[in-house]
Amino acid sequence: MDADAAVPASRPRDATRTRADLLRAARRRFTLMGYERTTMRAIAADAHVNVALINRYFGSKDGLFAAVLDESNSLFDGSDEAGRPVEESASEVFASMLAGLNERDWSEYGGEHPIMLMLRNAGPDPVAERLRREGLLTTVGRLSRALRADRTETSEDAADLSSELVLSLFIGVVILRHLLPDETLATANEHLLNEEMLRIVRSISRCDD
Amino acid sequence: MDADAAVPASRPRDATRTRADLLRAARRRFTLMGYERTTMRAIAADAHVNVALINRYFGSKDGLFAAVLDESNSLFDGSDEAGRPVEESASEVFASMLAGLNERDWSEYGGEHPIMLMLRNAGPDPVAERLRREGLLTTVGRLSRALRADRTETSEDAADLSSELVLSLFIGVVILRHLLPDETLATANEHLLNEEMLRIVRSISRCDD
Amino acid sequence: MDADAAVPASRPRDATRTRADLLRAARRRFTLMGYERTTMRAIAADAHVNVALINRYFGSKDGLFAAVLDESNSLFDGSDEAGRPVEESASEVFASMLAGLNERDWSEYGGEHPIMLMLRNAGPDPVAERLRREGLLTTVGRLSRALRADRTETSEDAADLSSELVLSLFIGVVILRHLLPDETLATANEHLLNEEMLRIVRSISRCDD
Amino acid sequence: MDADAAVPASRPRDATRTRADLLRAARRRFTLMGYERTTMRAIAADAHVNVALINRYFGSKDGLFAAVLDESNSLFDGSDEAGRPVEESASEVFASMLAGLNERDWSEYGGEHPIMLMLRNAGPDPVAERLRREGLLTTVGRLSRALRADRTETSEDAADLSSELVLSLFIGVVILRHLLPDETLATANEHLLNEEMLRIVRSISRCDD
DNA sequence: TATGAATGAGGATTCATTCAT
DNA sequence: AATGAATGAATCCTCATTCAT
Repeated sequence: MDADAAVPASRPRDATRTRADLLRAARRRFTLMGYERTTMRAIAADAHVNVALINRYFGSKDGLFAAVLDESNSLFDGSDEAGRPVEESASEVFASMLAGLNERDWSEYGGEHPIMLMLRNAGPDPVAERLRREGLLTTVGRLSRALRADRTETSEDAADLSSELVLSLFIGVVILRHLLPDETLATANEHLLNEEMLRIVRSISRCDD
Repeated sequence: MDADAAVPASRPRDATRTRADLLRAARRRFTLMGYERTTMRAIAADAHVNVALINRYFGSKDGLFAAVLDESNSLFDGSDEAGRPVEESASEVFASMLAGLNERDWSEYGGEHPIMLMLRNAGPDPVAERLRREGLLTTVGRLSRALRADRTETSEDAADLSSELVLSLFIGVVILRHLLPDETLATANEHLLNEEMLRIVRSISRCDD
Repeated sequence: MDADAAVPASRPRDATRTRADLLRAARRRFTLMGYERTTMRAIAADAHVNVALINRYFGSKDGLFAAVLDESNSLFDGSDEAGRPVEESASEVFASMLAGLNERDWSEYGGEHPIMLMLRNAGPDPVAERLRREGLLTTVGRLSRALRADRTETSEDAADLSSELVLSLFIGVVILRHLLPDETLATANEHLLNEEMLRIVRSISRCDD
Repeated sequence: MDADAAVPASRPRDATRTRADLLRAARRRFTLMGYERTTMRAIAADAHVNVALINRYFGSKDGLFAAVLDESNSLFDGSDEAGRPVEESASEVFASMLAGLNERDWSEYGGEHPIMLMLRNAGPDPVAERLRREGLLTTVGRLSRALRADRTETSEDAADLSSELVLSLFIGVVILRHLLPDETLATANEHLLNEEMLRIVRSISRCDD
């Protein structure tokens, strides 16, 4: 007699894997449906994990959300594996951001861009709020640093403004593609769109002269 | 002792005003907190109106949300009072969009830009979904029409893409200002930002040569 | 200017007719859907009458139900127009009851037998409870009197029991026809059923020898 | 001081028993008060069970009602433990039905005959409607089969009609006893009533010659 | 008399969380 | 570590009723 088959197939007692399964399921649901519309039971079901384990491992739904957010923040912060910021030129940062727009595989996020994670909700609690800000500020800082390195005469304020405008454009594009999935922006040829974006982004940051 | 505070002060029986009060309160809460986190009780309390009247006047929470969305859609559709689309040049549309960014008073929306209304939620039902799309498509169409009128050699696809990129920028700016209210983009001098935006927007739509 | 046409066609101020309209609408709804599932708004809509008038004329929903019940009780009590009981033979009462089963037109009750009015609900309040009993007791008494007049040697108890058994059969038939509208009992030839019922009813009351 | 009364006394975690407790409480309330007047809170309170567990175990109020109905249907269907119909003579079926009238203990149904469960309401949903019909049709079929086995010359239609008339009488008796608990039919000597019913039932089904 | 606006109580249901095994 | 039973708070909504015009 196989114990595994006899009982409703109790989960192997592997804390690390359970945690990871929950994170993956949560990532997808939070991105696709937002914080409030995502129920813990749905996450648990997706992960084939008992609901109570969410509280065990992450304390609460908020905690799980924060964990997901935290994890996604590290996607774009442009640091090396040790967590140290990497020196980059503006065009390298641009390229990295553009790559995130089309070339990367976001299937872990249900096919949506991870930025939707941040935008879908006002944020359940101060922790999430802080994480959200940190993620964005990291990107702004990274771009701003690159810009000032490239063009030393630029003031910090001007570089920040440019960086934030560039980031705005990216955020806006992600959102509009999400809201209007059948329109030109979402269906345009990837290569052409990349070129167009690059042109605009250079214009924004005055790197085009 | 204030008589106003002592008695529950039954509401004046004015359906029009009650409806308007509910709409105003809903507008604010939906914009600030999103659909799910907004409770009907909170809206009713804000409006000093009995909760049941929301169902009376709007059928359901969804119905109220749709009404708010519908109303906000008409803010940017660029039509005259009779609802007919107005002929505009690209720069006029730009100006109108820019005006929406800073100069207008969004206190009715809790100080947030009404576009946050659309972005906060996946949408409670198909009706809201449709309204959301319609609102965005109206703006895209309006801008696209203006661009092609200005530069007749532009293809429809190209004009649409430019329009959507411009709209993306605006959406992104609104969102980033919302998420990072203390950073440069949110605190920058209004006049300078307008000029910068205009420059970028012209570059996007290639109206700068 | 015609005042009748200008405003949303305010109802002619005819108290008697309004009352009657409400009663008719209520009769139908209560019979078809039972007390709880019938809403005052539905009755009012059917009667083209403002909801508040129900309270005005009948005090409450309970009051309206009681009025309907009271009215229907007089259908089977076998009294003359002045309300005095009529002397009948058992076979006359049988005939009258049988007539109620098929020959009469119950369109006022939505096509259902008025007895469904009594059975549909436990009764909203003591008044309705009392009315319900009175209606049934009247029929029992009428039949019992007739039986004892026909067969003087019968004891009061025996006559009552026979009467109640006869009434039971009628009630049961009405109900089963209602619950199984496609079965034999509900679709049988009216004439044959009447004969069969008469035979049984005679057997029950031992009037067959 | 009673420890039992002091603390809210969290329920023993026994799913089977909880389900059974809910069913029992529901059975009683639905029979006594009908579907609409029965609140889930009342059932839960009777069963000393948290309200939410009704949804957990039965999905909804409708689901619980259907479960109760389903269970009560099996009371009279005359099948063996494996669910196979039992061959019976008409008099055996009569006896079984008569037993249900007096001899059995219906305290589980609040002292009412379980048939009241079916009659109290139009039925919350199609499922309940179907169950109701099935229950009745089972009894009709059972009786009809027995009649035709006893008297082979009887046509199917005639047997069905007789069966439905017999069932009508039983239904009517249950109802009249319920509505007039102080009258002869409800208070008559059990033994005598049984004999009388048997005589009538034989007469209805023409098994008396 | 008639209207429709306003009210408050109550109902079913969903969900995050805690507890005992 | 994992399970699933139990809990209570919160939400939307419906309805009978009352009030002002």
